[in-house]
Amino acid sequence: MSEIRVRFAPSPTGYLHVGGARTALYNWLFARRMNGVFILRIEDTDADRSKPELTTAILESMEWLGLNWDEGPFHQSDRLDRYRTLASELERSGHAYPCFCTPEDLQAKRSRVTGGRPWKYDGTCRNMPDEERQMRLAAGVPHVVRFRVPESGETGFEDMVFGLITVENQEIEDFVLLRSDGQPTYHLGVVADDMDMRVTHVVRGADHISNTPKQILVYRASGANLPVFAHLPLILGPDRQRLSKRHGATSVGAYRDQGILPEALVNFLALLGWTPPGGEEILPLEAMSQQFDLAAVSKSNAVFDPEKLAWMNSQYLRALTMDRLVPLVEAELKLSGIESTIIDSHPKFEETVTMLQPRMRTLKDFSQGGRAFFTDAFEYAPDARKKFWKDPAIAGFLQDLAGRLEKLDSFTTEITEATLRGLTEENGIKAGLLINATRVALTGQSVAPGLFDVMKVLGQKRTVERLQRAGKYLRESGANPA
RNA sequence: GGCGCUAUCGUCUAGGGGUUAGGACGUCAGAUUCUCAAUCUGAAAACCCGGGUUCGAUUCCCGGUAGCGCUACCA
Repeated sequence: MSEIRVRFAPSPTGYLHVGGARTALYNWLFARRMNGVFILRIEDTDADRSKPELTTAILESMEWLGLNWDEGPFHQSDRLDRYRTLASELERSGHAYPCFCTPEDLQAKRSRVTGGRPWKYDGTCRNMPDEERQMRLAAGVPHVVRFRVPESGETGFEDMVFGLITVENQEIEDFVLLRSDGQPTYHLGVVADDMDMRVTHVVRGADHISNTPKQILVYRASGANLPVFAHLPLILGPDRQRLSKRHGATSVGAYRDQGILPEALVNFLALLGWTPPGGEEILPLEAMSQQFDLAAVSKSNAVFDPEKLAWMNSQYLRALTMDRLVPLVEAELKLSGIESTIIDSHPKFEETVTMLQPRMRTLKDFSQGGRAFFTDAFEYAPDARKKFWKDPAIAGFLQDLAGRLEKLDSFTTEITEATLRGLTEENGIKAGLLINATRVALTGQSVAPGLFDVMKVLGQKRTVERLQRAGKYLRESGANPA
């Protein structure tokens, strides 16, 4: 039948945040599921706050997430004539009227309203005698165009997510369609564009629910068919407040910078408000697009849980093949200013990454906890020193071990392990004591992959050097390094 | 304040007139003993409150409460 057409319409007044990203995602999923068209539109009619570079950033984030669009990006700023035309048509048909009240007038009236009484545009210009209106217009008095909202009846719609929503028309004020500078407001812009772009389903945040009746009025006044509306519950911060800068990372780019994979973020966001019929948690974009159902979207707001995102990221990280993971790790190291000085070959790099992969949660972990695998410039973490370098005899053992390892002809995990265990037996100490101490010496961390795998990856020369360096460090810093 | 919307473990959610109210993250405990940010096993943890309908409500209805949204010449 008729083609399904949806759109994502961000305004370039900020970066793409996770809420917007989920809205984009749900639009994308719905379009794919229905074999429809996904349109991208930039709502840049707020000339003061819109910035072109933010448009670029939003587009980049969309691409990074893998949310490709079929049409656009369209810019509202390119379509100003269209909005003006629509506004004057509405004026001609009596659905709108010029309003000469200045922002200052309005502000004054508003502040005069006492004690919490609701303010609604008082209709000064709505009821203006026609001659006066013509006179002012002829005199070129600056004005906005307001919509003439019916004073009785109600306006409602059947929301795909929320069900029936109705509002008394008396509750709706005569909102502005066209600003005095000729720029359209949101209400005029969306409706004109959604009509012209033949959008069949408007999928957007629940913060637009209250706006919807106004827009429906405009659709009707324009003689256009209504799209289907589907509002999405909001994403909140841990304090249940709407996500904002106060909550730290809220933009898609910030998560990319934290080493989150796009597929993990997408999967996580999708599950904030929707569950597939089978209840799967790990569900790639492809699988989602075959099961997604707007009608199954939750009605209640969701708190964004970074912990679960991190877990999900670890799941995707583990599943990555080397041909994808290696470049990502390389990029991360570069970003963190780490020159991979200790790895001289590609197979070696892969071996290292493979070893680290199962225990990393984000790409950042490779350059942080995993730092010592890529460069000699690492430090001993205080908690690791405190935990595993307590024993004053450690320094001696580390140097002893260095000596023994240095003499080995073969440096397999079996042989290095036998060497270390031999040393501990001779000295009557527990193997774990030296293993853990050695781990700190080799990686600077208390947490790392199996020690003998670490040795193997580092190689004999570097292992010995690091043991000596640690022994020296311990002697110089005294018996109690902690 | 007005209007609108929402309400199941700490969080994301499944479910739905009779269920041991299910799963996931997190938390806790145990296993592993070479660390854990790995792995395995297990545990604790929820139907906002009050009425009504009903043989029976967490589920349906009403009210309350709470939260969120809108209340701009922002979107």
